[in-house]
Amino acid sequence: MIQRNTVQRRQVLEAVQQLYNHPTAEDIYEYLAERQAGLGRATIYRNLNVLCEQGLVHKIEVPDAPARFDHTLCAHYHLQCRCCGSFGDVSLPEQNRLDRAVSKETGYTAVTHDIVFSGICPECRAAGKDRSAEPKA
Amino acid sequence: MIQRNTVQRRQVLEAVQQLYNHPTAEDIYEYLAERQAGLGRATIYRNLNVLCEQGLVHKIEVPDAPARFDHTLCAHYHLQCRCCGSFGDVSLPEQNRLDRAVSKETGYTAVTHDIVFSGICPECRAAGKDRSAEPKA
DNA sequence: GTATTATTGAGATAAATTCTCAAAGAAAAA
DNA sequence: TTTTTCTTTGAGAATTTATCTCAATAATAC
Repeated sequence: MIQRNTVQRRQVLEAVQQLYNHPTAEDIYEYLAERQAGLGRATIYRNLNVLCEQGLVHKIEVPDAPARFDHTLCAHYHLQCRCCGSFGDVSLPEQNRLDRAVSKETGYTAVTHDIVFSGICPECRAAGKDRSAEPKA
Repeated sequence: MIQRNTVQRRQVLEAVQQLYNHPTAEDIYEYLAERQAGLGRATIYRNLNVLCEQGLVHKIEVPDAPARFDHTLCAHYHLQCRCCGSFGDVSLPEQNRLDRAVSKETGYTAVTHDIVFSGICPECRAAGKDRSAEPKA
């Protein structure tokens, strides 16, 4: 399975780089649809997977939401507001240390992990939108 | 929305406690189906959500796989083998420290997170099943 | 150029979960 | 304890996200 350098693949990679705000596959679909290039959804998903394997793109699994994709830079975590859904980066250089600690404790090798922190952003906090602070039942 | 104490809700909670190995909703469905109690899937999903809100059950979001549910004990992380899929606990008491660090860095409040580490278990390693070590393309 | 074979795209399919809504049944009120 | 209220149930439809199918297309190698 030798990879080919197709127009579509380049367009998907370019879209992830342009849409720097962690686009979903659907975001990319719409972005490319607006620009003449009418890529099919299957093509977008397929190429995102290929680009992930190549290490050019990083897939972020978000709880209860579609996966997002990140232009690969240095390792970092992500943070999402439980109220408004805003999504961003967190710099907290713990990745290697945690992976090593888990490997040492369990005997597993090639350990990796991602984290999507969940919290209430300052804006929602100020606006009193924080429903997680309300009594549950 | 006052919660009612139904037979079904108790059965779902009991199933999560009995199936201590991080069951999926489907595991619970089958477990209860085998025991006379023919709960509908909708009922199981609904009750798992309620029990999570009540803090009696913890939902574990697993990348590229159905969610698993954990009888709530003290906070801990999870670890999955990329080869055989085996799934288990990891004790690494970092939760509070990381949440506080993210809160301090970003101004977000009520920060929480989960981690599902991914690695190769010693058995798969020994059996040479580690496909992630092979060249990619 | 021609042959080989990865890639595309439209739509079908799959997997996980939620929604719909009439019937059933807790809990509260009378 | 009867009635009223309103949450919950369950079967199946619907939704969402993502993958698969397969004939047509197009990169690459020869």
